[in-house]
Amino acid sequence: MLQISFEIDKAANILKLLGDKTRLTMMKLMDNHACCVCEFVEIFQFSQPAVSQHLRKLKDLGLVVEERKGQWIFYSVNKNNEYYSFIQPILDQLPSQDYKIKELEEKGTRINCC
Amino acid sequence: MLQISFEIDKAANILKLLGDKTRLTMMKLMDNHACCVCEFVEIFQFSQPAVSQHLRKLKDLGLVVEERKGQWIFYSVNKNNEYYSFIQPILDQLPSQDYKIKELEEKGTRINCC
DNA sequence: TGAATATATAAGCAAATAGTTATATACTAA
DNA sequence: TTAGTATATAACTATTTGCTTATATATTCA
Repeated sequence: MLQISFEIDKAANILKLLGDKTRLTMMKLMDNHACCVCEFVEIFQFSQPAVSQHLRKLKDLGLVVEERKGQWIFYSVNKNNEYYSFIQPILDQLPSQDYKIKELEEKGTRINCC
Repeated sequence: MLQISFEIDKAANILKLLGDKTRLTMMKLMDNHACCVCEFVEIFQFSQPAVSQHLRKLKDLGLVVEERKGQWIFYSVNKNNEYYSFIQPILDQLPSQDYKIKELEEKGTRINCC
């Protein structure tokens, strides 16, 4: 009973995070690409702290993982999270946002440090 | 391009609505059972207007449909909505909340007017 | 070391959210 | 018609949210 209650709570918390256009787009992008903070700043035209705060929330729930590469910290969807099976069908049904990555590449602001 | 943007917007709006524990539980229940407002009042122990306002939001996005039966208005998940395929896998992965209905039946406050 | 770049955290603020109480509307049944 | 029940709407409020600017921390490179 407590377990069920916990699961509904957890699911609601995850959906609340995904229920923001910026974070949802980030998650769709990070499902295919590791992205760093400055790329999201470029894509969404928000301040760097705004982007960091979104990523912090996603990280706190375990939805994304970070990996530092030199100056940059790359974020990607945590496919080992026990709730990935919950969010996968959601992300799969979203239209690809890869054109945003292409735009970065065309502007020369895509980070490829590896 | 506008279409894609619209879809991400719409998906985020749907997920935002589902990202509330009360509404998510309601949706899970209404996926199997038509429920009326007073049943939700009993289940959640919120005021009747609070319940009506949640249902209003779900109805405004087309996620639920209402059907009046006598004094009562029964709400259920709108499976004809074009976005039902989007929310179905979400609801399917949630633990059943039917025990809440059973509790109503045991207390004698379940409405069965048909 | 010191300057430049990338990211995180803190503090503040306007808008959105989810509840409340009060009241209006709609249906049922005497 | 009138009383009782079910639901919706309006107005209000406390809390949460998502941004901002200012500042701190971490890494790279000359």
